[in-house]
Amino acid sequence: MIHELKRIDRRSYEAGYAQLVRILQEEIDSGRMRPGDKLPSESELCKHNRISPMTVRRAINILKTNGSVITEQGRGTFVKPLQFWSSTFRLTNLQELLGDEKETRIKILEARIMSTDEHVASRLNIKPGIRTIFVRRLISVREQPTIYHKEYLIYDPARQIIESEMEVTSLKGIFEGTGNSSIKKGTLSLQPTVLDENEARLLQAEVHSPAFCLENVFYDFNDIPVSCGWFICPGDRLKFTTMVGGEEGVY
Amino acid sequence: MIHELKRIDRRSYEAGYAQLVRILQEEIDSGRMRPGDKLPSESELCKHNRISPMTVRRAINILKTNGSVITEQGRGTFVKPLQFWSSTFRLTNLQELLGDEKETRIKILEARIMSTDEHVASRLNIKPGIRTIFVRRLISVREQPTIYHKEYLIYDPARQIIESEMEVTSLKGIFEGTGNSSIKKGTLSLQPTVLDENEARLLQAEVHSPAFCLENVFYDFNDIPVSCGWFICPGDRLKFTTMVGGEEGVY
DNA sequence: TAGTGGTCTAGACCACGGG
DNA sequence: CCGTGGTCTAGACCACTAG
Repeated sequence: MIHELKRIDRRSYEAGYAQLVRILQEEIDSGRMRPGDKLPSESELCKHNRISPMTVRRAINILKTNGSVITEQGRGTFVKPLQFWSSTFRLTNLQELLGDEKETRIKILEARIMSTDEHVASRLNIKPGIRTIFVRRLISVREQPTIYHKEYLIYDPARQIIESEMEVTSLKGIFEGTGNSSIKKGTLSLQPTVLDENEARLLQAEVHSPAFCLENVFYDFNDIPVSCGWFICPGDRLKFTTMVGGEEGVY
Repeated sequence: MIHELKRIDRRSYEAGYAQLVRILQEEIDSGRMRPGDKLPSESELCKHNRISPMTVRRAINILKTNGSVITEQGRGTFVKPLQFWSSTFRLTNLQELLGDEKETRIKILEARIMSTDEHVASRLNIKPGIRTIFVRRLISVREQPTIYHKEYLIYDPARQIIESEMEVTSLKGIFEGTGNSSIKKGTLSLQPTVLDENEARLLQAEVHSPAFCLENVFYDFNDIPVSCGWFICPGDRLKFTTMVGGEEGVY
């Protein structure tokens, strides 16, 4: 019942809509409102809290985009059932692994011009045999080898990225598309793999032990691929975790 | 310049705020507005489109929550630089793998009461040796074994989940916390693994080939663990993909 | 027909930033 | 100081749902 619902505090420094989000989210998270339950109508929430419809709508919209409720025009707003499928894994798990940039070392193992094989060419949308810049890097955190990175860059003298790209030794450079801000977007793909002899040696891990392989392709503003690469990280050093249901705090 | 900006069409059936979101998003995606560029101010957008401030704010807020822009009070709204770290992998990649529920078969390989070992007990927050329900399932899509699932359920006669839980043979049942709607939330964890002999045989894959291991723990509304489990899926059948930058379409 | 959510107006006041 | 974004009002009209 709406009469039992906590009211917003107008003297608070917290915005009204934010308070309402919090109040309703607590009802849901605590289980006082269960999946499928109908929320008080917008007009009820207006009267209950003595706020205008726009403020209520804003709160409802936030709950909707963070996945807590669904709205059905003409029927009402309802607590959304637990959606296993809607959960997401965040790359920040990888970021946390790398931790403080000061403790991270990037060593270039190799950098040269080479012809692409079929595999790389298909990702860069070029013909096999065309020359690209190939760079291999080893990323260490606190002297511990953590990520092995292979990268292929389109060789384009006009862009003058050759020297600059090859010298990228900052995380920022690698992870934002090698420092070149002409990157529009990228695609990432995550797969499991097992370490081969070479990777295992470099990463100081067991041969054939499980690892994550994160493949990236970066595109410029014309949707032309400019680089692709693979990050290899042993499975015992990286885990992607997430929650399904419960507060996410992304307002 | 704002004068070159496309205007919203008031005769359109598309909501004004949605049109504005689309127009601005296109500016960003196309590269006409680059990371760091300042968007037209809210009042300019009001005048330009002859709409009220609230409508503009709504559009800006949407762009903000989908990660396209950042706002700085007193300064303006700016196109957000490409954030590699903010990208997320969605579990819908797994859902798509399973495809149509009609083509999916769930076979129970084993279901019995057993004592927990240390590993499981720690996840369920109980003492090792306490009895749980252990279920092993094989999920097949179009007769192709795709996912192997091990699950441990707290054995609580009062909850009467024994029979019902063990007979769960629907995807919905498994993925929403085994049909019991007293689930409040869960945690998921993704790691790479390699298939052992048993898993490889069941999944008709190579022994020691790479695979994803998705671990889940589900909790009730009192934050008490009720079940935990592991989904094993060969790496050649599942890939998590995502985009960094570019439109995400989550408004 | 009554109630619901969906969109929008035309302002208001505030807090913050930079000149 | 002015321009910026942040919040909010007190309504309005519409589309949809259900009885």
